Amino acid sequence: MNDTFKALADGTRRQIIQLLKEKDMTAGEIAEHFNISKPSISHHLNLLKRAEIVIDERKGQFIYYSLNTTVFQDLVGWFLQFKDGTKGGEEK
Amino acid sequence: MNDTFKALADGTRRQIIQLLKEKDMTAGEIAEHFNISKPSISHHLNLLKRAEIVIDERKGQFIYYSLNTTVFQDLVGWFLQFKDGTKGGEEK
DNA sequence: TAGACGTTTAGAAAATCTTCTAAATAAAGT
DNA sequence: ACTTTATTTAGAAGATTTTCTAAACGTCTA
Repeated sequence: MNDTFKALADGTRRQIIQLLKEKDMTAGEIAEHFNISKPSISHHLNLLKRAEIVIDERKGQFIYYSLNTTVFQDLVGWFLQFKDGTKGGEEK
Repeated sequence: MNDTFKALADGTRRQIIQLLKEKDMTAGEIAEHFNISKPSISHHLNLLKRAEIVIDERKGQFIYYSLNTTVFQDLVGWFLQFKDGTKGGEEK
């Protein structure tokens, strides 16, 4: 869970996620959308991978990245625990 | 949004949120739950405040902190945008 | 108004994160 | 085998974050 939140804490990484929502992309294709060196993008992708937010698959020369949305389910669950908390004692 | 994700990226802050889910607490009361100095806790509370995740209200000598769950609504919305994305072209 | 208590502000040290350049790895084509 | 293209790994510089101690602020009570 900590890796997940850490991964989401960076704007570039969130933008990457948005890109991958549209379609799977290669590392280079992703990098083209940013003003950042390829190694930096590679590093961000690595963090997203460790957080299991993205999955990578090599296809010959290219490595394709895609979103693993199941993690978001857990996240939504985490946030939903705060819904309507009646502050401990549960009234009456 | 960035402040929000940044605020959630720290384990101590997430624990504070969990505490406040149970009941409103003073800064000192919160600090008792951690092995961290009060100024550090104060700093974390400040970040949570700027992210509008918590609200503070002075009551005489004490300052009470409480959760503002409306922000979590937005967060859930953010995550839900990834639900079942048919990858751009929409099937067919 | 002096003292005590709860909390924050200031400023600095230490840890972590982001980014870079240079070099390595991997697959494909010639 | 060598070259080209796609991407990652290594190592370091710079920026941001976390934490600390010391000092200040705000409120209450004697």
